[in-house]
This record gives sequence, structure tokens and C-alpha cells, in this order.
Amino acid sequence: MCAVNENPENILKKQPKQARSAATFEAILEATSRVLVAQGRARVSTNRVAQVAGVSVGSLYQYFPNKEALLAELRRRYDEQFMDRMIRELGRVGRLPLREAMPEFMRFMISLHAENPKLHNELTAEIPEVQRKYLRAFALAYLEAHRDEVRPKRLETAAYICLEAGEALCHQTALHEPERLHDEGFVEEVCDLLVRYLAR
Amino acid sequence: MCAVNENPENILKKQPKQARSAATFEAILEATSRVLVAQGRARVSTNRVAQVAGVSVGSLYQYFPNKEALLAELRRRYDEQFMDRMIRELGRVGRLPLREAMPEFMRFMISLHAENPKLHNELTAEIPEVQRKYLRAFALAYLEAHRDEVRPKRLETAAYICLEAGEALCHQTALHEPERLHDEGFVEEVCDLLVRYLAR
Amino acid sequence: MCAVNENPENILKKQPKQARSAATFEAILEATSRVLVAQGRARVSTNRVAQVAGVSVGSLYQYFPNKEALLAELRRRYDEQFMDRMIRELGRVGRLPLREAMPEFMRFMISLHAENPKLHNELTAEIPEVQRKYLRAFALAYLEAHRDEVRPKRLETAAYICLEAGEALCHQTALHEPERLHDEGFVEEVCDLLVRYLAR
Amino acid sequence: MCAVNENPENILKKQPKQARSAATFEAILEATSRVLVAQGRARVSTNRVAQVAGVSVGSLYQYFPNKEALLAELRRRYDEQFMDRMIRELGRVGRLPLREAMPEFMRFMISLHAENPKLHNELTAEIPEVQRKYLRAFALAYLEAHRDEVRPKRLETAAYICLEAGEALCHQTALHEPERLHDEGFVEEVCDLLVRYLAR
DNA sequence: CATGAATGAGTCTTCATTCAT
DNA sequence: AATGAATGAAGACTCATTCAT
Repeated sequence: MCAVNENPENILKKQPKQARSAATFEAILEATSRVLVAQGRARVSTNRVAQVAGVSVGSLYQYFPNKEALLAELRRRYDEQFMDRMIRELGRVGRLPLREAMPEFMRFMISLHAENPKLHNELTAEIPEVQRKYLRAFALAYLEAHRDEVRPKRLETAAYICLEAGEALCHQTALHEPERLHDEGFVEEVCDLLVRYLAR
Repeated sequence: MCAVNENPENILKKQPKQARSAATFEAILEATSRVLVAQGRARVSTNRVAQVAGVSVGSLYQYFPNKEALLAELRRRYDEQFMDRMIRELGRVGRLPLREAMPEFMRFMISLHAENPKLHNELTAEIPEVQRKYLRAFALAYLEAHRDEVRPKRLETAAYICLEAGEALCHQTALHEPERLHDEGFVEEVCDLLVRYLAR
Repeated sequence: MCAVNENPENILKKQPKQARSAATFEAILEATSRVLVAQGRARVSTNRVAQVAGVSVGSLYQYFPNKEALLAELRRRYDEQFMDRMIRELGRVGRLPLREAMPEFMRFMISLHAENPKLHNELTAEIPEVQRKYLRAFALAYLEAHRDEVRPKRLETAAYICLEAGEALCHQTALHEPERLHDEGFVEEVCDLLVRYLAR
Repeated sequence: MCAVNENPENILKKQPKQARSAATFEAILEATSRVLVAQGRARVSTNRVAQVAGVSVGSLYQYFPNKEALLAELRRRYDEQFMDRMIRELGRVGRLPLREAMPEFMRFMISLHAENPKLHNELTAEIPEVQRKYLRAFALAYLEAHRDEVRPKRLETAAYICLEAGEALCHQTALHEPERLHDEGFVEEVCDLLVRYLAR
């Protein structure tokens, strides 16, 4: 009857137990995302988010211990989803030879970035790190598995370079010149860049 | 040579005409840069900057109409300088054939990014745009001038891709894995990436 | 015997009639006391208390009309118990002559204060008043009963002085220099202070 | 020109340099004291204090780094003054023999406490400590100097007991039964308590 | 021109209390 | 009865900006 549980203080204060809860929780995250995209990170304030979500600040703090946690959870979800899809795609594409895999993969990357480039930009501005490492490991594994197709000796460096270059081209283009993404020629050129580098 | 003047609102209130004025002006910008690098954009406040500059807030507002103008001017100068050096380098390197020009240029880019990656990151996070265009024009001109060495047909696309990829590789590496920049092999690989793509 | 009921506003909403109710009620008070001692008065919040009690806030408000009532009830109980023991002791000691009664009584007072000085301090910081009067009446009665042993003429004043001085010495010492309480010489000195004053 | 002075972060943010400053500073402390006495510690909020002082919260924070500092400075001043007067009095009275010194000193103590008992109570509720020690050292020195007049063997204990008892009697009486302070008989009794204990 | 005191809107966060389920 | 989600007023503190001296 007297469960003293003084400092759990997790990232999320409370895992919603009632249906109403879950709805509020989602509404808050949704609102965060909206404000983030529409007004930029600097205008993301707990009060504004609560207002946009149509709940009180108090409710916000029932689910998130502080403002940072809002963005963190958004990012967590985004990254999770991003990685899930990426990994699934890598699994699929990993069996193909380089020249076939590359366009598939680039097209996939582009579609990922094209979905909501502004959100992507805000959320990935500061903390990929773990994912970066993970993806690189994946890319490296691919190169090793396809060693006979691959020209560069330093596979780790090659993986790093290709990922960074590919990511940046998708990211920057989605953000600044999205019309290019629909230009089939552009995609081909990007693949060309990477395949000419990688292929024997 | 390259006076980019994006929003006329943020024009400086006053061109410092006397030596003392100029010194104050410089001290303020210098302080802004310092605070920006040391404490991050969120901690850049007019009062703090003034204090670090050893000047009163009032004086700060004599030279800058608002906080935004502080960062804008810093950016403007940074970009100006960046562009000036870039253009000088491009001029120098522009006469060389592709395979010689590329390593020269990449090494130059790396040195630019390595100087103060944190400042670079804060200042270029959001607004290249004009410079991008300008650089692209320059790169395009190079490709056209060296048309016989160059393989891709779509020169504009090729210029875009190479600049973005090269920039991103310098930027991300300087920021997240600076030790790679001293690895001569890394630089060679990056050049390889671009040259294999561009060269006939 | 001693139902002090200061502000009728803070009367409890409901006398728990069932066993479960009583248990909840006790758990809440117990939790209040715990939070009070562990985190200080400022951290006593209804939500925290409810959580520590393993009960919902709603339940808390079933038994206590507001936060004040929580502390009031805790205080009431504490005082009640305090007074009960005090009175029992006074009854016991009241039959002894001054020089025998005093050390007995002081040792008792000290043990009372030593039990939980932090709780004692939080709860008695602001509102003895009624008890004070009551105790004084008791002490006065003792002095009158032992009039022939007692030197001072103004018995009421003497009772007041001895109670305040004795209380303060126990209270302050328990709070700030508890090690003195184990020093038998200290206790003797305190008795000396009071007996020399009171005794003929 | 560029005095970087990043974290002075003293107790007081700024020592007022202009006359206006000093006035504001005093107004804020004055207001703190007023709110403290009139509404109690719990109602001392920075906004309320600022409002009562007739200044903006911003101004308050120009001079005090946080709410605690408000009360701390008030306390500091109060203690400083308290100690100064106490020490002056102790110096004066220290030359007198016990039976003359005591009534002089008690009357002085009473007048100190009678000035503003509520403020005294709020400010000294939590943190004498240093002063306690200091005063005790002073009292002990007195007892040693007057060793031939003094009966108790354990001078340190005697000093402790007399100070605590005397302080408490003044403090509690000023707070709860101030009318006694004007009763000359009361003062005599208190002196009697202490002199009978101390004197040979 | 320079100073720095003053302002007050805006931010994050807590908490007593209510009420639908 | 019990639950716990929701509320919003209130408090601590920051900071861009103005203005009297």
C-alpha cells in the first residue's frame, strides 16, 4: 500500500494507461512536430506546444519531464522509424550486385528524405552519431560481402565516404532544391558518382 | 567583391567612421563569435555579448539594430571571407587540369573547414543559398572550360553533385570525425570519388 | 482527553468507517510524514504524498479537504501524542519533590525531542499556543502543590520561564547539537539551572 | 576592451554604481522585508517583491541572482547589525560583575528582540550557527574572566545553557507574549534564573 | 556617443484541485 | 469509493530592447 518510488524520473514520466492518455500523448508529440516544422526549433515552447495540441501545459508535463524530452521523443521515434525502414531496405538490397543495388537504394533514400525534409532537417541536425555508426557497419558489411565487385582497398573509408556523400546529396537536395529529386537524370548521376567510385 | 545583402532590414545602423567606433564594432563582433563558439547559439544574448565585449548594451545597439543583425553580420563576414578565399583558390586551381586541380582544391577545402569547425557549423547551418549558387556557377565554368577532360554530359548537375558531396564530406568530417582530415589516404579517396565521376 | 481543534475549516471530510478506508487514511498521513522529514516542507505536495502513499490524488482528497489539512492532521496527532505522554509523565512525576522530579522530567523531555527532531521541528515550528497554555497550567499546578519547596513568589511567571527555558534547551540541542543529549553532565546542568531557580 | 569575465556569479550580481541603482537595491530589500513580515516566507515571491518595491522583476534580477539571495542578503544585514550591537553591548557589559552585568544584558537582549519580532523570527528561524558559536565564545570568555564569581565547573556548558535559555526566553516571549517584556518583574525573574545558576 | 538601469513579455516548470470514468 | 487525467494559475528566471543621464 505504500510503494515508495521516489525518483524513477525516466525520459517519459508516465506510460499512458487510459485511452484518453494515449490520445493526449500523441496530440502533444504531433503538435511538437507541427510547431517545429512551421516555426522552427527556437519557437518550440512548452506552452505553445500545449496550446497547439489543445491541452494544458500541466498535461504536457504529465507525460514529458521537460522541454528537451519532447524533442528527444520526437527524434527517437523518427530515428527508430528511419532506421527500421533503412535496415529493411538494406536487407532487401544487400543481396543485389552493386550496380543494381545502388539505384534501388538511392531511390529509397530519396523517398525517405522527400517525405518531410524540414522535419528531417530539424531532427537530424544534431545527433545522428549512433545511427551513423550503425549504418556504416551495415555498409561496410555489404562492401565486404561484395568484395569482388569493389575496387577501393580501404573498405571502411569507402563506406564512410559513400554514406556521407549519399546522405548529404539527399538531405541538401530535399531541403534546398527538392525539384531535382524528381529529375530522373539527377538520381542516375548520383548513382554514377558512387558506383564509379566503388565498382572495380 | 561579393556583398551579399539578403534582408535590407538587417542593414547596419551606422558605418563606423572613427577609429574608436571601428574598434568597438570589432570588439562586439569578436565577442559574438566567442560566445557563439563557447556557449552555443542559445546563449548568445545581447547583454552577454556586450559584457564579453567590454561594452555597454547601449553601445551594442548603436551599431546593430537588433540581435539578429549581430549574427547576420558575423555570417556575412564569414561568408565573404570564405568566398574570397574560395574564389582566389578557384582562380588559382582553375587553370590546372582536373586530376591536378582536385587534390589541390580538396586540401584547400579541408583546411578551410578545419580552421574553426564549430564556428563554421553555427554560421553555415542555415543560409548558404547565394554562395551556393555562386560557387556552382564557378564550378560550372570550370567544367565548361575543361570540357574535353570531363565525362558527364549534364555539367550543371555534375557541378552541383560534386560541390555538395565535397562540401558535405569536409563539413561532416571536420565536425564529427576530425581525425580523418589528417589521414592523407582519406583525402585521396575523396578526390578519387570526384575525379572518377568527372573525368573522362 | 485533549482534542485540540484549532480551525474548524480544516476538519476532516470523513471519518473512515471501514478498515480499508482507515488503512488508506493512515498510509496518507504516514507518507506525509515521510516526505516532510525526507524532503522538507516545501516538497510536500499532494501529488507526491499520494504517490508515496501508493494512492491516487483523488483518494487523498476523499479524506483531506486540502493540503493544509494534511499537515494539520499530522500536527494534531503529533501534538496529541506529545501531550498525552507529557501529561502522563507529569502525573507520574508530579508527586515527587522538586529535586527528584526535575531530572526525571528533563530526561523525559529529552527523550521526547530526541525521537525525531526533524519531524518535531517541522511540526512544532509554528503552532504550539494551546499546548503551551495547557502545559503551563499543569506546571503551575505543580508549583502550587509544592509551594513550600518553591522559592519564587510569582508562580505563573516561574512556570512560564521554566517551561520555555527547558523546552528551548531540549529543542535547540536536539536540533543543532544532539551529541550533548547523551552527555549526562549536560542534563545535570540543565536541572541545576531550573532547580536553583525554583527551589527555596 | 574585451574583458572576458564570464562567471563571476557572486551572491550579489552587481554592486550598484549609480545613485538610482542603490535606491532600487534598497527598495527591493525593503520590500522583501515587508512581504516577509506581512505575508510570511511562503508568500515571498520575486514577482511580489518586485511589485511591492515598485520595480520590474528584471530589475530585481539585476541585483540578486535568485530568490534565495534576496533572503540571504536580508539575513546577512540583519545578522551583521545584530552581532554588531551584541558585541558592542557585550564589550560594555563585560567589565561589570555578574550580578550587575546580567540585568543590563537581558534588558538589551529584550530590546533587540522587541524591535521587530516577526522579522527576527523569520530571519533567524534557520541559520544562526556561526553567530551562535561566536556568541558562545564571547560568553565563555566572560565566564573565564569572572571565574571567581562563577560557580559551575563546566564553563562551556554553562555558557551554552545560559545563551540558549536567555535567547529562547527573549525570542519566544517577544513572539508569543510580548506584553511580558514590559513587565519589569519578568525581566528580574529571568535574571534570577541565570544568576542563581551562574553565581557562586 | 556611451552607459547601464529599467522594463516586461515570454519561458520553463510545479502544484493544488477538479471531475469524468 | 477509487482512479488518474486534466487544468491553469503562479512562481522563478531570461533577455531583447529602450531611455534618462
